[in-house]
Parts: sequence; C-alpha cells; structure tokens
Amino acid sequence: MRKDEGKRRRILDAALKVFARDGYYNAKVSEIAKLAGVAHGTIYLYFKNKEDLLISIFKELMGDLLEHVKAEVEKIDSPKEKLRKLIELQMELAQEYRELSELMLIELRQSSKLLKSDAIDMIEEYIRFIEGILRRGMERGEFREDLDPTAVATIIYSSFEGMITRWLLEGDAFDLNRASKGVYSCLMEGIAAKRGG
Amino acid sequence: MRKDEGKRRRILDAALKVFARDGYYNAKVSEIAKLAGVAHGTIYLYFKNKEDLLISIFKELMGDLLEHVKAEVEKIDSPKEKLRKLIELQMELAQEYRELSELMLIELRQSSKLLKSDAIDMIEEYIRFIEGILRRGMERGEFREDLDPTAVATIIYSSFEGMITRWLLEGDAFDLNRASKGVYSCLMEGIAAKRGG
DNA sequence: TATCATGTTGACCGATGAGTCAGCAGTCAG
DNA sequence: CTGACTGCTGACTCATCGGTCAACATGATA
Repeated sequence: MRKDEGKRRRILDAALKVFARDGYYNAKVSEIAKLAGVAHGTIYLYFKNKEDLLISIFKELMGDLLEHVKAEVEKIDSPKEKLRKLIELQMELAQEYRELSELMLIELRQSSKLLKSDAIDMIEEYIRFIEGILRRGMERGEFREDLDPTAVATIIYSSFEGMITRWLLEGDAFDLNRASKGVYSCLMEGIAAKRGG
Repeated sequence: MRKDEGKRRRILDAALKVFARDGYYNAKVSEIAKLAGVAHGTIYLYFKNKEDLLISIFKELMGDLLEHVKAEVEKIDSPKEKLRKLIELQMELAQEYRELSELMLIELRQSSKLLKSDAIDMIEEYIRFIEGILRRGMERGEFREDLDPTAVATIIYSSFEGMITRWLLEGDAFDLNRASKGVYSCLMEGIAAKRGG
C-alpha cells in the first residue's frame, strides 16, 4: 500500500523539524514539503491531513523511545540503581531527541482531545513502570515502606516533565545533567539535615 | 486615557476564559467579544491585537499572584515551614486559578519569543525566591549543607510545573493535594530506607 | 508506438478569522 | 435644538493556508 517508505519517512522527519521550530499552528504544510523535497500535494498522498502528521510522529517515534527506556532499565537488578539509570537515561534522551521532546511537552499540549488522550495513556504507562520499580524497592527494603508508590511515581514523572520543559525553554541557562544528579540525590536522601549528623 | 476600566477588565476576563477553553490559536476574538458583551471591534479600542490580550493577562494577573505567594510565605519564620507552606499554597492557587494556570503552563509555551522571555524572567524570580529559602535553611542547619541551592530550587519549581500540568491534562484522575503532601515528605526525607531502621 | 498504471505536481479554490473604519448612538454645553 | 465629541458597532476587507484535482511524468508491457 505504501508508495515509498523512504519518502514517507522524509516527510515525517521534516514535519517533526518544522513543528518543533515553528510550533504546530504556525507550521506550514508547504514548509514541510519544501524541507522534505516534495510538492506539498504529495504530503496528502501519504497522510490524511496536517494533524495526521502530528499523530503519526507521536505514535511511531514516541512509542519506540518508551520501549527503549524500559528495556535499558530492566537490564539492571537493584531498584535503586534502576531509578538512577532511569533518571540519567531520560535526561540523555531528552537532549538527544530534542525536537521530539519539544513536540511531546509543548506542541501536543493543546492538540485535539483524541490525540491528548493517546498521549495520556502513554504517560500513564510510564508512571506505572516507575511505580513498579518503587514497589519492588519497598519489598526489598531499599525504599521506605510507608511510601505511596503511585503518588511518588507521579511526582518523579512530573519532575522529569518540568525539568525537560525548563531546559527546552531556557536553553543553556539550565543544565539538565546537573539537575539529573540533584534529582537522584534529593529523591534518595531528601534535603533535610540528618538529625544525628 | 482608559475609556472604561470595567469594560477593559471584562474583556480581559473573557479572553482568559476563552484562551483557556479553546487554546490561544483556536480562540476567536469574536468569541471573546461575545462573552464580554461587546462588539468585537471594541476589543481593538482597548488592546492592540489578539496577542496583546495574552500579554496583558500574563502581566497584570500573573504578577499579582506571584507577589501574593511571596508575601504569604514570608510571614513564616522557619525555612522548613516556609517550604511546606509554599508547596501547599502553590497547589491551592493552581486549583483556584485554574484558567490562569492553563494559560501559563500550556498556552504561553508556544507564544512569541518576546512574551516567552517575559515569562522566563518571572520564573527565574520565583526560582531565586525558593533558592533564598533553601540558603537560609542551610545556614540555620535545617537543610543539608551540601545542597546545591540553585539546582534544588529549580527542581522544586520544575516539579510544581510538572504536577500542575499533569493535573490540568488528566483532570480528577490526578489529586493535586495528595501529591502536594507527597512532595514535601519526599523532599525532606527522601525515599530511601533509613539505614538505622 | 500505443496504452495503461502509478506516482507526483503545483495552480487553484474556499473557508476562516484578524483587523479596519464609516457611520451610529449617547451625552453634554451653549 | 444644534453641533461637537466620545465611544461603540459590525459589515466588510483581505491575507493566509489547508486541502483538491486536472494535468503531467515515468516506466512497464504489448
């Protein structure tokens, strides 16, 4: 059915670049076409419309990334180390796939209800994954046993979102790698002075 | 110079509602006019254009809110308690001024460079305020003295952003008040099991 | 060379909505 | 009552851009 998989992919890549650069609403289909090296009518042979481009980017590229994170983290045994790896990897990937991060955290936010709900499903899956790490850590005595794992997992996810968004908007003024280290230490030990210390 | 301060305010309130409901790009000036009970031409007597509405909402309403938070928190002496109050108040205000939160965290993100830089200035002011609390707490021995206050302040702010965004997008599935308690406890004590039982 | 199939092109169409402006309505002074 | 002034109105203009489609290019087959 697909006419030319390479061309399709070139269009998708161009769309990602233009959406990230100009924002979804300011992005012009003709601009995407120009960048992909096709006439703008061609885009409509591969995608239903402008929104379909956004949906396709999200579904095809984002899903892979989440699977990758899960697989990498699952290689590690200790829940504490899993969490350290998760934070580190997440910040690395955000920087490596900056345009994708931008799409997910900025452009997807005021998209249609339908697409938003797909995005929310994926986020919930991510949060449940973090929750699983926390539960195993509680069982194994690595984490406090009075934690609320769902709440803490959501907090961890939210702080990822918040930090990456800061970095996207502020640019080099915000050092994602430094923040990543801080998060792990805060998360594990807290910021309060030790009473016995 | 101002023709009718009440009418101006009504337009601004209507704009906030419509921007929050439909998103900036899908919002129609005529819809704002209808809600404010004026002809849409009238809006252009009070504001330069559509973007000026967004800028005015941000500058006039958001600034007040930040001042309010600062003032409330400064009433408290202990840095630890200041932080608790800050978290609590921030989550309360996000819920009370939901539309304003939506504007700040969702709509303002893909606005023009100029407006974004105003928003970033305000965020930096907020982060410096949190940083001040942390520094005093370190001096007074309430917080660990090996903290990186700038990094931790940014992390705290980022997690606010992340959590409120979650709440805005997921609706009642996410309980902001519950999260708020979890944040304080995690932040203070961390999630790691205490070595001494 | 004729014919068909497939894929591509870009001029064109139509809808949309931001922003304008000529004229209207209300008010007040003389 | 008249005229001047101020603020308001909404029909209109016009640029923009997503999406369509008739025409064209290419290549395979007979």
